[in-house]
Amino acid sequence: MEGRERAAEASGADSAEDELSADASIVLEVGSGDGDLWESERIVSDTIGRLMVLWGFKRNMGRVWTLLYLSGEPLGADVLRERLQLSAGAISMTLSELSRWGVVRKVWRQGDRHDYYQAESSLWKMISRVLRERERAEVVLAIEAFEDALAALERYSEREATPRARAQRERIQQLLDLARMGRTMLDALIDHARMDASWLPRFRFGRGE
Amino acid sequence: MEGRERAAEASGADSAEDELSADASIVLEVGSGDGDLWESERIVSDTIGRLMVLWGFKRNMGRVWTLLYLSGEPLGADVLRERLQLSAGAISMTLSELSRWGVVRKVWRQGDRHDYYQAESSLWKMISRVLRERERAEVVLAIEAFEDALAALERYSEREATPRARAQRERIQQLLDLARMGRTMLDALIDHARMDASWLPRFRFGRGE
DNA sequence: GCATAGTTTCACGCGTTTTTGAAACCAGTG
DNA sequence: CACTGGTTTCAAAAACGCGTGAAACTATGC
Repeated sequence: MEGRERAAEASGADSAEDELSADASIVLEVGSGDGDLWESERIVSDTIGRLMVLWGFKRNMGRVWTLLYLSGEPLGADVLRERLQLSAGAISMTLSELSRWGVVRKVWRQGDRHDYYQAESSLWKMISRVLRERERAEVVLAIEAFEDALAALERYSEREATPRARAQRERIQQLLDLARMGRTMLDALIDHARMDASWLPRFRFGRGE
Repeated sequence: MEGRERAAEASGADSAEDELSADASIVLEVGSGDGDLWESERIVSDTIGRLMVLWGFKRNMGRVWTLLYLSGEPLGADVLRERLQLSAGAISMTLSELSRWGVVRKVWRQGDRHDYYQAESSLWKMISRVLRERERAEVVLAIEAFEDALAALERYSEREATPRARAQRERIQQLLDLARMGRTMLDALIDHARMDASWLPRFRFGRGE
């Protein structure tokens, strides 16, 4: 929902000469014909960008990934730079970050100086990878921490069995249970996503046994 | 994954030697004798603080909530301030933020100048509330955005039915399906949590059937 | 009412994160 | 080989979010 309107004057930085930039700066390029970022692409990349932020990633990771995903075929860094109005450096860093997460792959085409990039096309592969590497790790840490806390609490309780200690013990146990449950859920999710990307419409929760 | 090292770090997550560690003087107050924050409380509140950050909240929201939750009974702002080493302003803002999220409730005791605060004691109520207010809202927005994008794309496709448009259309549809699925999952989660906080250990995904 | 303890609000400063622009780098090419 | 077009790295700048401290405010007690 913000900044890339300042892109107006930055345009023309790349192409050969920019004699017409004086006028071009007035035109509102985003929806129009210039860098050819389609309206649909703008909407989706911004949306995903926002979701990515919610998920703790950078907005531009979402935007770049989206363009690659929507494009289907690999794109060069320059195209991305142009369409998203980002600096070459930013594109490069973003792409390498996306690569680290395994959601984007570099494509070599020999005899071509450009590098091309391609998005992981299976959404579920992507999601389960992130869940595994990030959420799960975090939850496991939390579990350990809660166990430690319980242990620490025991040391207190031994020398003084206050009601405060007793209440606290129960609460921490509650958190621990929750965290373990979360781990189980994540594992199930990850596992299912790995085996079968089409289970999704059928999921449900075990109310009846 | 960042700044809380001023207080933490040396504290040995597992085999905490607590109070008599040589560098306790440097590691300072949080664990030591002043405000009587127990080791177990420190561990848990830091952990939850970290998780909260991962979830897109502020660390101190997690820390404050944790103390209230562990305490069982309501606490005054001053106690929190002391135990967490935060300014009065920070405590106040954090508490009102937590109230906005409905996970902390202010308790009036007439004839007492202090305000007291109490944490929502049902973890699932809390979680489902956040899921409903935040995740779900976000997903719904995304769904709408994707629909808009499809519509915008149609407008393009009409005048030029390029393969780029066709490919894109399919991809957006994919995202839309995923988002709808996410909404369904969230709804199920929220619903179940509301009716019955003990379903958790029994959840599973519909492989059979 | 007035004084006072407690709470809330808010402008500011600080530390962190993100982006930029430019320099170093690299691989194909004449 | 030196050149060219492209990519990556990096330090500096800008943007951002958070907590502080002090001032404004509110509710009790005198």
